[in-house]
Amino acid sequence: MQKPPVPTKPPAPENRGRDRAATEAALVAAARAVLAEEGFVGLGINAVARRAGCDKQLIYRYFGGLDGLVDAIGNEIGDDLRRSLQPLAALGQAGSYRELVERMMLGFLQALRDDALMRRIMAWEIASPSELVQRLTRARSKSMMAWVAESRGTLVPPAGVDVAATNAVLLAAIQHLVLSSAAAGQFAGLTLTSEADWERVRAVVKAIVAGAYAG
Amino acid sequence: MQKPPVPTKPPAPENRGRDRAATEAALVAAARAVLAEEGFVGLGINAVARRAGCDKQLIYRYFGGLDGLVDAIGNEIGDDLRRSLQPLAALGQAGSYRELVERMMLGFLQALRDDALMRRIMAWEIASPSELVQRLTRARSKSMMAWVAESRGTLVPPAGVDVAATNAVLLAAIQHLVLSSAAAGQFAGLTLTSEADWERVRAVVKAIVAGAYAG
DNA sequence: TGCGTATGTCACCGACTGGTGATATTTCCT
DNA sequence: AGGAAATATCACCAGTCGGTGACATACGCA
Repeated sequence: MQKPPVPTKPPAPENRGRDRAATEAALVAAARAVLAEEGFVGLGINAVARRAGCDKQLIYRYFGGLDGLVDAIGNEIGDDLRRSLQPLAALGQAGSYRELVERMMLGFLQALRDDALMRRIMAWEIASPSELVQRLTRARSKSMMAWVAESRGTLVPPAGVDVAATNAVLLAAIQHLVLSSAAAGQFAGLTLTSEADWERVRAVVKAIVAGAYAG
Repeated sequence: MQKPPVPTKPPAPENRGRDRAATEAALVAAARAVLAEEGFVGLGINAVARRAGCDKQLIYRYFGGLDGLVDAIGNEIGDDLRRSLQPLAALGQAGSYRELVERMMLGFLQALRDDALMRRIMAWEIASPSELVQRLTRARSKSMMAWVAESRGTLVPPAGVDVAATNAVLLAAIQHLVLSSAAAGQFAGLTLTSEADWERVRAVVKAIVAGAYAG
């Protein structure tokens, strides 16, 4: 019997034919999707290749392995973050440092709530500080820093306030609450599912900011 | 040739001979060690059995699998946590609700800084909310609740303060800063390695508590 | 003593992982 | 047209994973 001429290739999801740039983009997109949906535990060569619908060999050829692919994601999320936070800063100049910080904190909270990929990366940073994820972190914090500096304008904080430590505490709280909410729906007995729950959190954040940057 | 009478068993690390209770304890200890040192990604049947120096079959026989072993850990950490936080509460009655919360927050910060296993579990909760880890979480939060209730005594918070939300924000901040410190040594540009760094964090926490529970 | 059972060990299974060499197919340039 | 290079796919490797059945050994009780 002669073998059928059709190479039995119906499961090809998209006929993205022999276009290196398109294939690279598909691989990066697949990696982002896997990371966002499965988390970093499921982010492997095989999983990404399966998702992208092409052979894993191409990951080695075009990116030199998983590391290079993650670097490519890092470049993208830098842009994403900038695009996502930009409108927050331009939303009219703040009248005081207190108002500026409040806006930034609440904006950060909302942005993070809306971005599953960013949450996965942040969880990754905490759970397994590999060299791989630290490159992602660098890309992220670079964009964050730029955003902060750009938003500050000419405003100056009140004297005698440890700005770096205060903001770190606030950002840490927000980040952790959002991550806990996404993972378990609650933290420390406080449910974090309804919008009313988040309104309570926002109120507390506002109160803390007001207390720290009063004047 | 007759087979040698010595069963070639020199790599046996400890001659814990045929004692089920001792073996179970060794398995639990091995699981805790693996979790503390490798993190939850490395917590598997094979790794634990290797570490304990016995066959993985025993994990199935005595604990019914990895789940049962994790449950056993849960029971232990409940006691540990209680033993670790107890002295904090008994350290003389607080004179005000503000003072009570301040002590609890700073005590929690220090206890978490000293407990690698607890940090791993908390990171686990955030990174992959499996049924497995949720049982650990329940054991932990149960002990925490008991500790809080026991410490409160007759003190009452000032009216008009959202106690649950405020404390959740503070605990989230502390937890996240400690986890970030252990993972990367810094957070949001704030280095978290020296004791001076932590003193800045403590000062901010105190200020926030004072602001929230003033009166 | 001998026998049942508790305890411990070994060998194997299928599935999956990251990684690599060889091969097929298309495109493009001379 | 021809032939080199780019692109894509396949087949396979060694290793690890969780899981299970069969086997060896020692203990304790009748």
